[in-house]
Amino acid sequence: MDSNGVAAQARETGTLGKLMVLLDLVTHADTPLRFTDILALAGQPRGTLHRQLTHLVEEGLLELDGDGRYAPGLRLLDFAARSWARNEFRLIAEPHLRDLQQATGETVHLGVLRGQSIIYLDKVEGRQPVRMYSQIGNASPCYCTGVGKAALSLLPTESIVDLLAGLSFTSFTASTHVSAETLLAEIREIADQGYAFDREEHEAGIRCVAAPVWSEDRTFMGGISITGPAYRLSMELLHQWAVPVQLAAGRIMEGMRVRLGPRR
Amino acid sequence: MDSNGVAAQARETGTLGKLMVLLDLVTHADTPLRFTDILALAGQPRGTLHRQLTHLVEEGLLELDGDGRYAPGLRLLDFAARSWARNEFRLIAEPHLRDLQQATGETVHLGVLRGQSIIYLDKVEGRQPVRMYSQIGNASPCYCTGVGKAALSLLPTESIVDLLAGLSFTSFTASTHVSAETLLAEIREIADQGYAFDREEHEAGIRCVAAPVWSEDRTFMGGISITGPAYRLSMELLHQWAVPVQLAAGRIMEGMRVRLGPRR
DNA sequence: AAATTATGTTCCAAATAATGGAACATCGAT
DNA sequence: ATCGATGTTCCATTATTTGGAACATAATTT
Repeated sequence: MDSNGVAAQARETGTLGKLMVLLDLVTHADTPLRFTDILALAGQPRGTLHRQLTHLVEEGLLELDGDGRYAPGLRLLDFAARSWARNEFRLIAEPHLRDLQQATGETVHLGVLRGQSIIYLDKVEGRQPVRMYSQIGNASPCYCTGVGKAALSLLPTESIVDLLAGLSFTSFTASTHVSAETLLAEIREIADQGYAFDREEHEAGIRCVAAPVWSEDRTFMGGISITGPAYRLSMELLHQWAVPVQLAAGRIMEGMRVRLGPRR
Repeated sequence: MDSNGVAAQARETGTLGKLMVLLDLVTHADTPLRFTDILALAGQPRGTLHRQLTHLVEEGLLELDGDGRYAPGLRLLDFAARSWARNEFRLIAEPHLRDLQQATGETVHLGVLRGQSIIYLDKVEGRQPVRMYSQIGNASPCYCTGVGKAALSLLPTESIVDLLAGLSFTSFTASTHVSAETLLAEIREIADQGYAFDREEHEAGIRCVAAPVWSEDRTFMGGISITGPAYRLSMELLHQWAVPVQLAAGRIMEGMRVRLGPRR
């Protein structure tokens, strides 16, 4: 999120907001953090920070090991397991993801837009369904993923501009969009044609084709994608798959309508 | 947790504690909750509750759909994905779980004790690794699972007594322990022999054999288990598997020692 | 071994945020 | 249109958080 390496200095308001910044710090770290590490990152008085961390530990959101290092708490897993298991959007989409996987033999993703990120809600792989949490739950940038661009294409132009204004572009590969202008142009195109590509923009050698999916109440705006290695997925093949991806997306939305009733 | 269906009435202290009670309420519900539902469950003034829910939504811990129903927020998935991916205990255990799965052909679990529950950190299944989050992250009772009883056997008797005093026994099957006395007796036995069984105590037709695993700093006290259907896993077979389960447990603990250094 | 520094914990008056009752909106169904 | 149910806002009171400094403990150097 921040391009500078220093303190997030989040202007978060409210008790909860401040605590969530800390939780973010610790869960984003590659390794458990010592008190002093967090002190430097959070830029808060020692006393305050200490009490905040104590509260987070008491609630099981963080854990403190025998060496005084803070790590994410396992209670988070319990919360997440429940959220995931009962998520209506995911439950409805799942069979259609499987169908799409069967039809193409490649990996299929379901993701939704949250803030400036795409959070992956589900993943169906070929041979062996990949390890849990391997991708599910992960947040990826919206500007360099097929699902992300498909999701953005659902927003009114003004909202897209606002959203893009607030993010910093990281150049993951040579193809990654690095300016709001070119990205916006592509998103307009995507909105017209109804599908998006990822031309090795997030990871070299990985391509995808995606179609937007949304719920009528706009709670979920995201997409589904077929992803695979560039050597196997030519751009020509991806163009062919645009239709089945869009069809699957349509079936998911139809499923939502039926499941949630016609009232909304 | 509560046997009565009514308001948890948690005597939680501090701003965060109160909010976590709400988060628990919503994530434990089978379906998204309306404001009024939560009002009844939480037993708080309307104004207070409304503001609290708003804060949780602002932070992405809850989500409010177009019908005014509150559901768990997807930000929880992101937190959990990180916690899981980087959990040292799990990373070290994983290869040994795979070995054990290969050797027996049955499902292998890794779980740790958190409060009165076992939280499953990993699961390795035979043919097809099971769907994500299917079990991982789930909290199960400690008194009727192999991993749970194995974990309890690591505690000093006094701590076990305290812990058992605070829980209410649900009789999941005819074999479920329903009193602290018989359970305590079995746990003593488990402590002596170094392995535990689940004799269809949590789910009819499902048995397991488990061995305790812990980290030296006592941050993780849990176990690994081999689980399967009773018709395939005779008690005789489970007795035979006690040795490989204990060996795998030993290797995991050795791995922890090497990884985390000899200093502790 | 003593001194020094780095690190972690506790305390409490002042600043800030949460509380909760009641008034105010909004929506659905008669 | 009216009524009841549901959801939202307001603000003086109350409770919590804040942050500086003193205190405690462990690690390192002299």
